Amino acid sequence: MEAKNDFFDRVYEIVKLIPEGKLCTYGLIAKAIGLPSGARMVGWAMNKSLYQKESIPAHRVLNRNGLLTGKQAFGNPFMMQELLEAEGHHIVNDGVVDFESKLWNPLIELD
DNA sequence: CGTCTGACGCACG
DNA sequence: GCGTGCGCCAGAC
Repeated sequence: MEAKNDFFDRVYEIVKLIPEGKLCTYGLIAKAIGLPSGARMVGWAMNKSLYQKESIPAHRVLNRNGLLTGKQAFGNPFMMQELLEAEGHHIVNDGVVDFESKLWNPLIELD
């Protein structure tokens, strides 16, 4: 991780580290890679991650509001919700219930 | 090289 | 509490 990996590679590594049943936010990941203001880039990388060979749990990444902002990117707007529910999360109005409690901080793992 | 856009985030009204 | 605007960084045109 010390190498100057591309912004996307950084994001992918963090997202892949997200434990099942846990969630994370764009801003949090952005901060973890050293770009606290690059939340938009994280989301962008997520969209691109769907085209990567590796399976990136992009559905575990939500905005700071805990909303499924990128559900549409999965091809089917319900896909992201189903994936999250399959991991024991409850979705209401495109938002994760008790999302903050399920939030996972990448900074802890990188510490 | 200038401009627009984007799975965001925050400040303001 | 909600809508709007701006900043943020990187890529596409």
